[in-house]
Amino acid sequence: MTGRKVERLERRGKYLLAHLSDGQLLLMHLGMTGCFTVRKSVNGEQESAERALHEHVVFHMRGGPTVSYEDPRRFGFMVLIPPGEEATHPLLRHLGVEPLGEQLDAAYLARRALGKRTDLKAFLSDQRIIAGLGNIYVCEALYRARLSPTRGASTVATAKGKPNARTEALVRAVREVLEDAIGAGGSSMRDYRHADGQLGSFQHRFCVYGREGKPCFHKGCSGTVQRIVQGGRSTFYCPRCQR
DNA sequence: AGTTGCACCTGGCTGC
DNA sequence: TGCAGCCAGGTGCAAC
Repeated sequence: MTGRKVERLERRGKYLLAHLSDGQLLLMHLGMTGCFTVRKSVNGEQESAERALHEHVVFHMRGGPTVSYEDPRRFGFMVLIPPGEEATHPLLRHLGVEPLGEQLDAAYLARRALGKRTDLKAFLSDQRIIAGLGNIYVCEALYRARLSPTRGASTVATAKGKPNARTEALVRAVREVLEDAIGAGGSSMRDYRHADGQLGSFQHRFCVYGREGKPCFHKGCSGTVQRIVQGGRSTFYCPRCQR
């Protein structure tokens, strides 16, 4: 990548994309614990040669700044995609719609849910349907929509694949939870930070995630948040008001 | 074709 | 204090 210029940065689902001046595309994923930190070098000052324990990649930018990538668990990855292969690349080809874009609406979701035999939790977590929802936000969205994670995915559509009341509620909930989370700077469980090191604060506003045994927040609901395991991942929900 | 379970890693917390 | 066991923002792939 030496000598190339980053012409454009974008995000698709959970992928970060850096378009390089030679037409290559640097595709990056943070996995669970990946973190980028941007450091402006003070004029003329030598940057420290110290390497953080889990610092795996450092981009030295022209003019001094560095962009370093740390990732304790190393679930994250970077791939250089040759010019023109973006659309057909296996990691990008099947990505679903952006949750905050216009393509996500009740009609789309109902169409994709038609005939699905998986549960709603797995359906929403599937990046081929909606690109960008992780375990936390799926749990939180289902709570807001008052839908059970164990309900069949196909029940958010009519028998003909048209939207019903649940579809509408779900689309609204997905959008709202992401907008609220972004507004709060994201969720910092332990590793997540902004590129300038700042922490997010949405973890303090979880309604169900990590609240096993605690009372449901919904007005008039006397339920207790439960933790179950679906597809090997924790799901938190209120069995009383999420149906 | 669609699902499920496991593999990939390290670190932090809990309970004995 | 030490250590085993469990858990964690995700994805890909092999096996059904």
